[in-house]
Amino acid sequence: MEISSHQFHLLEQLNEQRKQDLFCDCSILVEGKVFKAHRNVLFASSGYFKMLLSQSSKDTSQPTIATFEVFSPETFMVILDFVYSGILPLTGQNVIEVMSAASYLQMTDILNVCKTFIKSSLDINEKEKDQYLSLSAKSTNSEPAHPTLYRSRRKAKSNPRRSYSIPDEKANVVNENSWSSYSSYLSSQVILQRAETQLSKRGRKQSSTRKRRKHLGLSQTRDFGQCKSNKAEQAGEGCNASDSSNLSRAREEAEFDAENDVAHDDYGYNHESEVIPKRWSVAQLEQELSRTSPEFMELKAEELYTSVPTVLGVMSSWNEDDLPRMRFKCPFCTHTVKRRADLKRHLRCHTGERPYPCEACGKRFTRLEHLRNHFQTIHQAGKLICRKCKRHVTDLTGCVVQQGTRRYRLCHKCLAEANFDSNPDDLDAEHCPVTPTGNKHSSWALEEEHKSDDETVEEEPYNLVVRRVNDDTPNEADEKVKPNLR
DNA sequence: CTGGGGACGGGGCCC
DNA sequence: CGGGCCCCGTCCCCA
Repeated sequence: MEISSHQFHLLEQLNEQRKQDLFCDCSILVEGKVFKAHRNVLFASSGYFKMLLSQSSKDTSQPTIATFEVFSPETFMVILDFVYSGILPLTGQNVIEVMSAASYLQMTDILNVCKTFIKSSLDINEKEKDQYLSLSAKSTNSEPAHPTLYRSRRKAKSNPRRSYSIPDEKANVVNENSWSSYSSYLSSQVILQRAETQLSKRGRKQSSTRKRRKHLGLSQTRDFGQCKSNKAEQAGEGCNASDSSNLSRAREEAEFDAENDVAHDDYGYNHESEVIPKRWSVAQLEQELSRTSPEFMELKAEELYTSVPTVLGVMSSWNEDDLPRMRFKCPFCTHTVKRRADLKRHLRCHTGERPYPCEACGKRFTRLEHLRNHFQTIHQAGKLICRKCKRHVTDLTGCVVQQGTRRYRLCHKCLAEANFDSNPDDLDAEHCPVTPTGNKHSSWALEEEHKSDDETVEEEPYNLVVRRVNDDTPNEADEKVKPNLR
């Protein structure tokens, strides 16, 4: 015979004991504030405490003292309250910090709830985004960069507190919090970005999509405690297949649905505890994609950077001297980095921000070096290799061929053989092939008209104009160059 | 179907 | 802290 209320009463009693400082054998010092608790309870609730207490368990007569400087007392209070009550009072204000602390303390239940909490605002956020986009589309002339709705959303301070109880309560709730709404917004933006890629390639290779889906679903049940153990995991899957996989999987599902037009229920899919309230049809996606601007993405990314709490740093590993090593943890996944700047860089893979557009083709990059590499190889024929025979060519043995905005090298032999009567194999479809007598120039290449009037151009390369797009006013180049978000 | 190669993205780390 | 370099993994195209 099982008395169902026993566990509840037991926990209640322990909580009472904690409040009255009865039998508390562990003190936790968080930024100067002392919390009393029971070793047993902490041991059972947190992987971190399990490790800590098991190491110091030899001497149980002495009270254990743990000190934390990586999260605030308020955050630890939330976590400790949860440990002793099963109720997690999450708000949009504290969810990131709680998630970060829970990650540090290796409390996967809390982590999952935090993730669900963030995701749960996707629904309302999609609606807000729709509203925003429709408004911004109307107001682009007067106010292109600071949409009224978004500003007003930022001002919204009234965040209804909501308690999360594990595991009964599902996260089908929303709140008005700016950050969580925003992070969900970003998620939806990434959906759109990736879906754009998918839509453009629709009909090509479904198997590739499925392969990628498989890849993205690799580590659904990944243990946070093990996230530092494998470098390959960190490097290779830190972004895609880590804890952000719950978010990214939602995105991938949206893509997949868009691509395959899968029949569904009212939600995106039926995965356990995965609630994607809105399903994007292909038409919807295409419509929304046509209104998604990189400037908007960057605005959102900038918003994220300023909104993310400063308490991202966690001591998540130990060095040889058994001293805690400070690392910065991504709020979206398990990835940790040594430097704040690296975290900022890493965050771009979550926000979708691509501040470096290629002036030639409009393709955008997350890093300047990537843009530079792209420009050099694609538009400057930087590789001294004949595109056809793959042999090394020099200025004497070959020449540069321009094809639309693309440049590459051909040796004299291959150039003669090609004769440019047939289309070279890897040209962009939208660009007309260049003929020896032709003089095709993209709008981008017009600046260079004085340099050449043939398909073989002088060695003088195009100059890469680096322009980081992060200002609020859309610049002229961006008006001309169609953004190419991937 | 498969392997090779190009393009790209992302992490680590040095300057 | 930003820039840059190196390295590796993934995706995609093509033979």
